[in-house]
Parts: sequence; structure tokens; C-alpha cells
Amino acid sequence: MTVRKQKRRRLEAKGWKLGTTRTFLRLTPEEAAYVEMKLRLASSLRERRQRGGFTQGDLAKRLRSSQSRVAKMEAGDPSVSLDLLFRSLFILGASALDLSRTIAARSPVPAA
Amino acid sequence: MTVRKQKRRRLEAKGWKLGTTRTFLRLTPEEAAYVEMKLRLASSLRERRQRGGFTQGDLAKRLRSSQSRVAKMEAGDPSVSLDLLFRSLFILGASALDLSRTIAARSPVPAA
DNA sequence: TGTTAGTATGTCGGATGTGACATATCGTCG
DNA sequence: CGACGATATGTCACATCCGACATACTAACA
Repeated sequence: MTVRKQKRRRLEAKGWKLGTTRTFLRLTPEEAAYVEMKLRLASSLRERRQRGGFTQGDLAKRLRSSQSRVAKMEAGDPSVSLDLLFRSLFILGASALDLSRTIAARSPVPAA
Repeated sequence: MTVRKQKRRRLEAKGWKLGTTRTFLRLTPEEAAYVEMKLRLASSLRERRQRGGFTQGDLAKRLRSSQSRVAKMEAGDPSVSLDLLFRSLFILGASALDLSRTIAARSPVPAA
């Protein structure tokens, strides 16, 4: 599981995105769904932050976190939890409905 | 923060539900949104499990977790992460669309 | 009443996520 | 080219979450 995790990290970092995920890494359907959701939230976060004209550092401050954490979040790094992702989105003003849309959206990642 | 956490746990355990959350505990809007979402996922999980005719033990086995963790999840215990909650729902067969609906739904907690 | 199945609650050692920091990379000015 | 602001990447000590276990509670039986 930890080997697979490394693999996932590398591939994600390289820009492999939704839809392809499942086929390359050997994930169960549940794992795939989980990863895809995480990636959607991640890009949704970046979009929201940029749209608001913030730097990663700015957001980090609001979050009482650090720039590097924010970078990892947006990269979909396996070391970040959904909790942190959701918290961040809420802090950026996302509503439950916004998140709902993000989660439900189809592959080529939608708005936030 | 740890005092507040204790408080939250106690109140949640006692059955305080959505909508009231914000007023009783002193939560920021973001915190409130986060907690409410968690509670929705929690009751959604219970509903799905029961609908499928599983015991907490059954689900725990599928999750490679334990009955007590599942109980805590369904109780919305602060010690459980969104990650675990989402994973569990996926394992119970929830789709992204299902979760999307759960998250967006209004107070008196909806289906899964 | 006792027994059983299911659920709830508390605790604990070990696993994993965390903020912080250093440092590297990138883009865009001059 | 160098300098700067923003972002990426790696590491680490510390906090939090985890499964596991013990145990208590509850409801439905006989």
C-alpha cells in the first residue's frame, strides 16, 4: 500500500489526471473514486484561490498553515487529507452547494 | 480549541443536529459548514449501511476497520476524518453524484 | 430473570497528516 | 545576465487519527 502510494504521488505530480487514473495505477473502484474526488477538490481550490487573487501564502495565512501545505493541496499530494481540502474551500467562501457541484462534475474538472 | 472540541463531542453525542449547531457552539461560519457537512455524511453512512442490511461489524470488516470506529463515524465523532467517512461511503457503493446530493441537501438530513 | 446481537464509549500504541522550514524551480521583470 | 515573487519539493518533530480491544449499554427474545 505504501509502494502504491509512492507511485500515485509520482504520477499525480506529473500531471496525470482524471479518467486515466484508474487504468494506470491499480486501484479498486472505491480508491479510484476517492482519488478522483480529491483531485477535483484540489483543482477547484486552485481555481478559487486564483480567482480571488490570492497567493498560496495568503491562503496559508488564513488557514494558519504554510505555503508548502497549500502547494501540496493543490497538487493533490497524497499527504493531504480531505479535511484540510474542505476546510480550505470553506475558508475561500465555497458553499455546500458549490462543493456539491465540484464533486458531482464530470472528468475535465469543473468550477468551484 | 481542544476545549471546544470536547464540547462539540458531547453535544453531538447528545443528538444536537444541523441548523442548531452554529448557535450553541461558538463556531465560525467555516467551522459550522464543515461540521454540518460531516454530520450529513455521518447520517448518510448509517442510512446506507442499514438499508443494505449490514451491521457495523460487517462494514468494519469491509473497511478493514473495527466496529467501534464505525460507531464513531456514524455518531459524527470529532475523532473521525472526512477521509474515512468518504471512503466508507464509497465502499457502500455511493457514487460521486450520491455524495454530491448528500452534501448539498438541506438541514433535516437527506438520503445518501 | 438470563442470554444474545447490535451498538456505544473510553483508552492506548502505532500510523499518518500537520505546520514549519530550507531549498529548488519557474516566470517576469529590469 | 541577476533579482524578485510565486510556487514546488523534501524533510522533520509534533499533533491527530487510526485499528484494536475492553467494556457498557440497549432491545428483543425465551
